[in-house]
Amino acid sequence: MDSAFEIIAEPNRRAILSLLATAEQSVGEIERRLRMKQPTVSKHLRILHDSGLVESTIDAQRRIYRLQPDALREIEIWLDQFRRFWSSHVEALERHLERMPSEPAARRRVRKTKRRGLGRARKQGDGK
Amino acid sequence: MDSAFEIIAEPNRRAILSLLATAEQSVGEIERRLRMKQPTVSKHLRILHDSGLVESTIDAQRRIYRLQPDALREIEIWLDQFRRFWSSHVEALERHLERMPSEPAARRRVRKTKRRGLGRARKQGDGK
DNA sequence: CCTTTATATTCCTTGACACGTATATTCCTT
DNA sequence: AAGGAATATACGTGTCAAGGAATATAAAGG
Repeated sequence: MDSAFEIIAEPNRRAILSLLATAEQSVGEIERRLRMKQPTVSKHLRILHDSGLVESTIDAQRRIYRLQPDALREIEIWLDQFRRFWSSHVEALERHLERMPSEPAARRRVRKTKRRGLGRARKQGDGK
Repeated sequence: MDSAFEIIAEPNRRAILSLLATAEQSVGEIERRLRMKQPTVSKHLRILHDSGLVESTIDAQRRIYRLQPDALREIEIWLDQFRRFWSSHVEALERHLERMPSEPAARRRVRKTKRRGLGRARKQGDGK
């Protein structure tokens, strides 16, 4: 588990990162705000720390965790190759935004319709 | 496995998406270019298709897959909350330290913990 | 039809990982 | 030094995803 992609695949870890994007937090604060059990928080923080996504300082018995956002650039950079596709369809973005209340992802199961008996095979060109 | 985050956690799927960002491809082309076994390609394409990241059209016995990049906006949007950290790292941090909600500010003795991952020297002079 | 080509699917095994419970560690306070 | 608070780790367990091998489906061509 080394790439940032796998790290942020976990919803709880994304929640922690989002929370830390607001302000640095101690483990206990994260635990209370996100309603996660303490060992769970610690374990996820360990993973986030090991992969460089957060850093921590010690305040007495507390550990204060804060974002180290540079590690997320890996994602940003990877996304770059797709940006040119987005520049167009603007309304698609809005549709997408509406469908995204927050965490629970929209599950969509659109199997493509198979076209049969169309006579000749089409190359591309498409045209929805 | 519903969120785009989990989908792109898989390296082979990222490779497929990157390849499709170049040009649409048949299954066989993906198989050859990425040196993956055919069932593996098909299975990943199925997942990508079900989650709306690619779409396919039929050309005779071939299936031509192409990118459907809107689904990646979920990632892009999530990343948005971290972008300001990238532009001006230091100011953003300070801005948020002031906004620390609740919790009486304890004097914190800053002792750094070791960090792995891409390193970036940070300095912080204690809290208020 | 039968064969070939292209792709999808099924079954199986294996390994990773997330969680819960319990316990260890660390530091403060008295 | 003892007790408590905050956090980390160990261990056992269930789940789920990914890959391999074999097979199924679909279309084309002889």
